[in-house]
Amino acid sequence: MESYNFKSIEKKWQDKWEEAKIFHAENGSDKPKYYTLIEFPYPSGAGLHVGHPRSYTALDIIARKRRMEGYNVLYPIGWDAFGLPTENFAIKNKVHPKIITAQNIANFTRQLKMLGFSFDWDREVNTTDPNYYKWTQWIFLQLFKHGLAYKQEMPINWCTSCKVGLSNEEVVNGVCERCGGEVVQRRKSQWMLKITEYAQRLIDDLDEVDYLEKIKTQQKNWIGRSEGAEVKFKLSTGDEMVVYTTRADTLFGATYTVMSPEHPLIEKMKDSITNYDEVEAYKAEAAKKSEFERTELAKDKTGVKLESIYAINPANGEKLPVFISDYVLVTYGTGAIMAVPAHDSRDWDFAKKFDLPIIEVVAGGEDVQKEAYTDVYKGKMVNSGFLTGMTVKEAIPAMIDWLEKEGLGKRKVNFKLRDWVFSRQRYWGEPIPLVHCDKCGWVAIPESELPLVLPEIDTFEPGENGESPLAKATDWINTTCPHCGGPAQRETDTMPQWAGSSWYFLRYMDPHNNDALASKEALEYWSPIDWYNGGMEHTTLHLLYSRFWHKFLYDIGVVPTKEPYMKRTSHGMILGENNEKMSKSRGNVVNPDEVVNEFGADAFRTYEMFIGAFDQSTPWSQQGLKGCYKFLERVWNLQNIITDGEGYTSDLESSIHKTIKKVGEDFERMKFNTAVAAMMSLVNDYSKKGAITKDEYKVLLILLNPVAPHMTEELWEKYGDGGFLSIHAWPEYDEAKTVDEEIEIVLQINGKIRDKLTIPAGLDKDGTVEAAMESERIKSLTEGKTIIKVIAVPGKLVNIVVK
RNA sequence: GCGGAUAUGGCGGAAUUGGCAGACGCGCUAGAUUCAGGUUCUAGUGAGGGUUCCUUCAUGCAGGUUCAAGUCCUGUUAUCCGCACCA
Repeated sequence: MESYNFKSIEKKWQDKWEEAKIFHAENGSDKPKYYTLIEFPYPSGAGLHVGHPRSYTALDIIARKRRMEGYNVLYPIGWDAFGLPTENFAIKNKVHPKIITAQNIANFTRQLKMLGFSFDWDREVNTTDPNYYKWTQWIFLQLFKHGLAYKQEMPINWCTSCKVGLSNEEVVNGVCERCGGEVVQRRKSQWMLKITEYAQRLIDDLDEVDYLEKIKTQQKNWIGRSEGAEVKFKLSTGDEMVVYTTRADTLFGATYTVMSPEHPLIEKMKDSITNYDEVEAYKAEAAKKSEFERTELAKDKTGVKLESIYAINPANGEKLPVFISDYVLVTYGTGAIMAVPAHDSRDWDFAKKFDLPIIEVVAGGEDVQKEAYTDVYKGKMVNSGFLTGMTVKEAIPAMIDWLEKEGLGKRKVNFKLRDWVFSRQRYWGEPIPLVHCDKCGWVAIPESELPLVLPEIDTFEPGENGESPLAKATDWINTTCPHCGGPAQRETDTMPQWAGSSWYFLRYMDPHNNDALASKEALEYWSPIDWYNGGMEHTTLHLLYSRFWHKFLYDIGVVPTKEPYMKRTSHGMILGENNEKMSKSRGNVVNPDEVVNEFGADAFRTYEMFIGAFDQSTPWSQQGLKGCYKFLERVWNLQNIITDGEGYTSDLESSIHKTIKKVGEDFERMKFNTAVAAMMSLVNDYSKKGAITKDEYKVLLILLNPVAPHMTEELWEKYGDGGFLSIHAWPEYDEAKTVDEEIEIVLQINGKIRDKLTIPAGLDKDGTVEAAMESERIKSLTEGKTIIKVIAVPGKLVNIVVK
């Protein structure tokens, strides 16, 4: 027998699989379909991270198992290749991002192929390919035509020293990442997408899909639906300030009101505000802070009182001071609040700082002068007029009913979710296919002109005054209006990286189609995605954006399902050996090339699955990797003990059936670590016995194939039934043979284990108790004591309570 | 501050429904084998106490429910991830 030579084996089988196209997914096959999806990678210059293959191997196992179960499986791969790092590298090294992208993709492709994933490479997609982004632009045009895209002034990060717009990522601790210069907020007109119009449906339809509960929770919390009321406060100027509150019950406890510094009423009332200079100064100060900074400084509240202005509490007619403060955001609710310091901790902080009264209106907590009492489940209303005596739950609707009757307010549902800022002032993204005409406004370019290809320009530096680098491409910008034929200019902003990744899974279904993003037949056949796995870091944005686009495409009749993904799971991060995030600066990065070179792809895959609980973060261990290599070697060396016998021998039969059951079930539950452990145990059983039949060896090879496909194919060629193991049938088990005839149960006295007993499986409760009472140890330990109670759990234990 | 998660031997982790805590692997110890080894095999391995056997303690911390708690409840601490102070 030759020794285990993974190098030649892995290359050999990768070539054979490719040649025979056994991972080819057939559109419209008669077999049942199964669509497994992993998040397509951003092809970075750093190459593959050992974290990538964790997800890829997991779903590769599922994909391979499904093929063995007779499904027509689609397991595709592609590149999310637009983005900032490539663009910044291009600026620095004066190379076109296209060239860098191609290099990075080539490297990623080599690395992924060396790991033996069963991707259908014929369906590879690339978001930067004009044949791909043609359809990204097409979807945007449909959104535009349906009124879901609009322009609005939004703040951008502006580096005062580089004089360029920056992404949030490039702002580190409030300063520019490149030069350390001051970053301020500048307003710029940006394209927005009305995702908020889908907020309710994005919550409701979660009921129809099988996502991990924590993922659903995060989606819901991000969308953040709240039911409350809008309440009108008359101001001393005669103006009306509308506030949003979820705690209408506390209206009698309002002791002041706050507007966000950007609130339009401030400007309107400027002649009545006697300290307007101070107000302006505060507004300027607030404009400097990014939202990130406002969050950071949350504890120390700041604000300015609007002198000579007061608001009237509609519940009791009290005059309340009006403040502006940046802890109130213009983007949420109405941009103004009524402050109830007794029952909201932020209001409480502010009230303490500005020495404002704190009036208790919900009893049940400690002293509200010392701490805000925010519990809505306990406590009764006090000091609250007609609400006094009610519970909070009763008082909220009672107050809103009263406000509605008096015309002072109304019920209102609010969402935290905000519309999606869709413009980027960058080069390496999809051009937005619109032109601006002085006569006609913003006009869509004809669909026949798609794709609108990125123009070639010399430098990719961001434009001055916060404009896109495309602003320099004058030839490209100047065009004619498709509507009136007059002169017009193209939009120079590009789309965010999220655009291409919001629909890529549809393109996989029919990647070479030139007439549609995918054919109706392909969409009907493959939709929806059966299982999608990805990182927790994408559970809010990417997942939400792609669900939103999918729902829109459903509404306009392009896709056949309301939801894109039937099932969504997530994996944990792989950390460095020192338990910290892998990074160049920490020097703890593990290079997949080196691992595969030294131990092979199969050992790498096996270790990635064995490393720990799939959904949790876990540190890399070179020793652990070695252990998995040793396991594969032991499997290989079992060849030495194959005998002429057939079938399963009686002393291994039960182990084999149990292992088939456990491995299959564990794969489905994503408990890959225990599935591998079960196979290790079976190998231990085989070795211990010292002789196995060919059938016993073969069943091990089948079970192990999805994890370590190359080695098992090689051994199958020698010992199997011919053909590719990768498409051989998944084994079945006999439930009856997974059950032991005799089982060991535990005998306890007062909950402490005192003896163990072997009894026939299936013995009933009375029989079990009877057998327990026969135990010599139990007899001697209970002698002279009163037996109060005997608890028996058949098949598990007997607990005798004595005194 | 808000939202989500996590905490079990020297290490990664297991325990599917409240029912033997520590499966499996790493590491370590001893022995065998190889001319030396980082190879392979065998046995042992949570801690403490008496030593074939037994016993006490032990799942971040403090309480509670239960015949029985890693698992359920209340409180608390630490760490990680995300964030848009969400009224």
